[in-house]
Amino acid sequence: MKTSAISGWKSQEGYTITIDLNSSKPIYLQICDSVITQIAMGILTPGEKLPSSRRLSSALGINYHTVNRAYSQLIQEGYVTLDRRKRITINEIPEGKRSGFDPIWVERMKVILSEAVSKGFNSDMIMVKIQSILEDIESTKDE
Amino acid sequence: MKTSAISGWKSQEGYTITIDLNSSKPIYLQICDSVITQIAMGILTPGEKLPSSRRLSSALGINYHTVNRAYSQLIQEGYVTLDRRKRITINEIPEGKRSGFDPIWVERMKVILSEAVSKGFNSDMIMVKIQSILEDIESTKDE
Amino acid sequence: MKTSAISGWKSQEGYTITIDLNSSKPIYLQICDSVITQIAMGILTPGEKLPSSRRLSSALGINYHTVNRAYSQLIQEGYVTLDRRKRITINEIPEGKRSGFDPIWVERMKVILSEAVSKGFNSDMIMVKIQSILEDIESTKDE
Amino acid sequence: MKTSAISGWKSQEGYTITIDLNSSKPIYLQICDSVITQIAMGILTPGEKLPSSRRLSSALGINYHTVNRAYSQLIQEGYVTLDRRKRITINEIPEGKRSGFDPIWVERMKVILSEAVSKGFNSDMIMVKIQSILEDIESTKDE
DNA sequence: GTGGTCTAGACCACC
DNA sequence: GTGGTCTAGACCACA
Repeated sequence: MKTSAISGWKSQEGYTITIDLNSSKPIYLQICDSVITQIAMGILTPGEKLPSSRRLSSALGINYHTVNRAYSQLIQEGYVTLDRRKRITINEIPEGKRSGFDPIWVERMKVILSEAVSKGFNSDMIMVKIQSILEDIESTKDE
Repeated sequence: MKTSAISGWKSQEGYTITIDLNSSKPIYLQICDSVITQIAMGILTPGEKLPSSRRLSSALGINYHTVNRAYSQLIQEGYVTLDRRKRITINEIPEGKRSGFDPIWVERMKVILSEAVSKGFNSDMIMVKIQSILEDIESTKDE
Repeated sequence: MKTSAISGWKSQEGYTITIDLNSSKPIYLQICDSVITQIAMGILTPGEKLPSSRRLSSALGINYHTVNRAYSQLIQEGYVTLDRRKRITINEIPEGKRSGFDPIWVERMKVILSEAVSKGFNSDMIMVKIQSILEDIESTKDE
Repeated sequence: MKTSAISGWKSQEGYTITIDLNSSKPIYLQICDSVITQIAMGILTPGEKLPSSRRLSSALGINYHTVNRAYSQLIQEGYVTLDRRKRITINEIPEGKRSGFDPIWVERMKVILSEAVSKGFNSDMIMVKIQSILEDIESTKDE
């Protein structure tokens, strides 16, 4: 909490990748989540490039392989693609043509919602909170 | 691929604890989540008892210590308490008197919401889905 | 915290023995500490009798042997004696004729003081707090 | 009676972790208390690193998991943090901005004070003794 | 190399 | 019988 070991990278284009060395969440996952969140928020837009593994790793002061692992995961989940010149490019958002929500996603959502419910928050309070988080995400997008 | 190695325990009172040995999620966390979800759903009600570590572990075919760890975590997070007579008891739900949502919870929610957004689901679709999950959780409660 | 499983016994003479079934502290120790504290506070005075094991155990809703164990400990530590009629009697306070503080006591005190110090309380704050706790203990005594 | 089975670890930086295998106090708690005490004494200073679980365990001749448990507890209580690069680091002392003393701490203090009172030590003697223990703790700090 | 998880078997304190 | 502690050895995820 105190001297939170946070390390960051800021791009010219405006996006940002920060990690917290003290978090229990694996660094490679922090990078993934950071990218995904900013795609959702429209800060990272389709066609935009991410820094190379080496550049990002040295900027963050972490191992080259760790960044690579994050990128592999993002590629594998379809958020980005690796072009011929080895540059990571943000993909188009698939426009909700999916058949539906991923059951694994639903299960995770159910767990996190349950935590709130079992701590005494009612549905309305939760929905309002989620609405505000979603607005927070979407707000940047409209600009 | 694999015949999902699911193991379960069903109580007389109606609740259920199931785990999937093939899941990448740690077993002790699966137990925690299972309990928390059922507290949220009102299947596990305050005052109700959980089976002893040894009994549950043998029923699930897992190690005694693994159950113990799950229970310790639940105790530590305040969902249950350990009676000196040695029965784990579900706590009262604190009735939303909390000052607000835990920032860590909010951050996790933001990440999972972002995943949906960046896969092309818009806010409305997401809200509708969450509403239905919440109703699923709450529905059992009202009975 | 909620329905804190507290059980108690109140004597005609004014002293009180309460235990918390949810505490991680063993019941027999809770009884010992309760008695010792009240001796210190002068609520339990030399010559006074404690209830029989059976009576206290049934009043507290706990096992007979548990009370017995607490009493044995108190006897062994010299706080009380068992008279011919098997009644437990509070001993005289030895009037500080001890050679000094028990090293084990000092070590325990050092640990608990260290906890406060390492949480950012300075010596003065701690001394003031201890003074007030001591006054709380002694206040009843003077009456 | 027994040749007290004491085992220790001495760091280059000057701190020390010793345990007594014959003590009734759990080993993992001895480690915790040892660290907390030395934080309070200023021997362990914020930013300093503790040895890895494996290294300390082999130095102390105890099991790896036992050290691990001690460390987990220290992390959970906020005395240290675990860096993603996997080194346990001493936290900043929160500078007494706490709202007050933890009621559990107060209760423990009351019990230990009562023991002294009921053994015939008066308030002044106790305060003087505590003062000296506190000075013992703080003395190392000022250097 | 680190810590995290799981299994397994042992002993003890408590009730 | 219960949970708490300790030991021991295995595998995995992470960096």
